[in-house]
Amino acid sequence: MPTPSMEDHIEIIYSLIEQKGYARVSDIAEALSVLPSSVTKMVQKLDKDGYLIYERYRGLVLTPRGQKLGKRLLKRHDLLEQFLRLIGVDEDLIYKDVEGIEHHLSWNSINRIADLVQMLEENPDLLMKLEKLKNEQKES
Amino acid sequence: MPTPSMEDHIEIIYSLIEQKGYARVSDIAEALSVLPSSVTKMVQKLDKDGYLIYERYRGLVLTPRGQKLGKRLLKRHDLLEQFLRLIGVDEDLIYKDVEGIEHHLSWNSINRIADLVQMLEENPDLLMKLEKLKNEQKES
DNA sequence: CCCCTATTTAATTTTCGTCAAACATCCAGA
DNA sequence: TCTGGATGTTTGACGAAAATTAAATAGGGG
Repeated sequence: MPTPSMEDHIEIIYSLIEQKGYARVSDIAEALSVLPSSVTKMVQKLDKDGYLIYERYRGLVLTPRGQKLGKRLLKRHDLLEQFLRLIGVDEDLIYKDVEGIEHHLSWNSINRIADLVQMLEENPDLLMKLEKLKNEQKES
Repeated sequence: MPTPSMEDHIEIIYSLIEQKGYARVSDIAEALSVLPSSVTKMVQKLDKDGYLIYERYRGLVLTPRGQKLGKRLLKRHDLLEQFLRLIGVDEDLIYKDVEGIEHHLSWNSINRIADLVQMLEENPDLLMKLEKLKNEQKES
């Protein structure tokens, strides 16, 4: 079972490869706000665990296993981001909150939230109602 | 700023005192599924940081600061539990999920979720709709 | 070939917890 | 009364996960 930090790395690596075709140690470090030396160590572990193939100083590729997991993790991340945005959380707090909670929700919870998001998107009046509740809170 | 584990301890101590009038090291350990020796160490830190007053072998009391925080943390916990329950997460997954995410959401997100919960509670038809979406998922 | 940047390694830190042994408290029985 | 377990608590040594820092090393462009 991957640890939260392993998940973070796999997720970012997946999205970097999707966007730019490759993922260097320094890109990953940058994206995770972590030092390259930390990434090196993690990437070595991920290689050992079969999520990717790593050649030092050269680069890395996700194995099928790593790709499958990466895709799933990225979807989960995007869903949570969308959820917080829909209910009106401040944009500049969203990323950190998602980063914090994404590893700690069961897939059952994720699926329920996906349904909730779908419902909210299909009924703009619900979003209006939420918006109103939010504004009322300001005066208390 | 309290760490997640500090929050866990303060929250549990607050609710134990609320329920039974006092909180012994072994009660806290039991409630957190942790060994008493871990609790001792944490309680010493919480004393040093001004959240409670601790006399070894005797007991502890929350300071006003500790009480205020404890109350807030307990409310947050209950809210998240209620939220997951409302959207239909399996009962036996709820506690662990809440335990996992409660320390990682901004108060802004907590307030938005509180509004969402209020709205869901006031409109049972929304809950019906969610229930239906959940059941559809079973067939895919 | 040398230098600059990227990367790696090794030692250390922080947070959270375990385990075993020492210590304190309380209470029952001689 | 005092005493010796049983119970509860504390201490200190240790470990795992995740990150940092500083120093060593590798590779690519002038």
